[in-house]
Amino acid sequence: MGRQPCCDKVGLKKGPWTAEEDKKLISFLLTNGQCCWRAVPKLAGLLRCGKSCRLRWTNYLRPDLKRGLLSEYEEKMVIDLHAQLGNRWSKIASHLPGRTDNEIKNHWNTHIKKKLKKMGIDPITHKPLSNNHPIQIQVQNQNQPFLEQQEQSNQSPKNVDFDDQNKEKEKEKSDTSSFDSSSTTIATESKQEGKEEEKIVMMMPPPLIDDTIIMENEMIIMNNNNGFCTDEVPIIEPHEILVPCSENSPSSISTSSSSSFSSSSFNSNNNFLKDLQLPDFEWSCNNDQNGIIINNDIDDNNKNVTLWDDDDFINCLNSLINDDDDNGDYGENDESSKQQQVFDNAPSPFCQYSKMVMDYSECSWPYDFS
DNA sequence: AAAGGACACAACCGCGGACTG
DNA sequence: TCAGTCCGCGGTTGTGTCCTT
Repeated sequence: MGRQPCCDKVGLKKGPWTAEEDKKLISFLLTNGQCCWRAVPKLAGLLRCGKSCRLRWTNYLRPDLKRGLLSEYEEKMVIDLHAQLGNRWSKIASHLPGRTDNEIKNHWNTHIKKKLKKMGIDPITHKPLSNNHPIQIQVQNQNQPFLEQQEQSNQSPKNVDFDDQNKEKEKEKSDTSSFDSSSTTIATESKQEGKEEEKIVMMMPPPLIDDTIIMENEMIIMNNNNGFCTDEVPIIEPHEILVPCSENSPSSISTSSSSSFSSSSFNSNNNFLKDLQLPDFEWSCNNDQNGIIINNDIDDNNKNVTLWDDDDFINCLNSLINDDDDNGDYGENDESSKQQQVFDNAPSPFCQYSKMVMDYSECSWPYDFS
């Protein structure tokens, strides 16, 4: 049978989306939720086809998307998953919260593929291209792929024994042919004279316990000076983000032995933050909310950290939707409450996204409101 | 400083599966 | 069972930006 075009293409706009179009789409979807994509552009007042709207939303505008380059850990996951699933990008993406299939596909084609080839690995078969290639490839647990490891351990990957990994990591420094018992290690030798030896180590994230503040009831604040960037921060599952919600402030925190922070420094409210040289913010700690928003967006280059709470997110949406010439001052209470109504009255699909913002610490909105 | 190439990523295209009447 | 419709997926293209010469 003949296939109907997804939309009447006459008069429809193509190409890059404008900020105005984004606002219309976001506003519509946040107010009405996701319904029939074919009807979305007409209802939202967009000269786009429904498919284009869906792609724009799922790949770029969704508030639960994680932006930025994939971390080494995510890359490792992608490689592992690709070895098992092939080019099923959506399946792969389903294992990486906040990442889209399109993003992973692009990253694979532009980064990982080349990296693997450079290391003498066939990106399709995941096997060495040649036995004579000067690159040493050592892949642990060939018969126990990543997914199986996850299932067997029934644990988040970050829960593996990192002490062992660190030992192995140290071992690697002296012997690149060593076999890491808990991570995938791919070491390459320099292929070009005069170039610094290239060594790529793909491994599980480093121990959380070091340089990490563990608050009461397991809330974790990552300190960004322990050798891995924000994008490498292990995924924190929603159930792991638990904060004691006393009236005004977090009651107390316990710190790891290696942490330079004390509970008292945190208890003095923003002193703790000043110690970190972070922008001022207040901890959102409201028992009326369904959960605490822990939305850390740490710009690795600028060392900026933003923590979103409900109002932040709502105000940002408000700025996005209602104020074309936003100057970053989006703190008016009446506008905030208006937007809160949008949240409160929103149908379930939107509530879903609201929840997702709470769920993932790496979430970031694709707009810069500064 | 300018031109051209390389790169990265957003967006599009078209196919196929799922669903519905 | 089948035609019609919608949505999701994977491959591909277009375009802006960065880098090199």
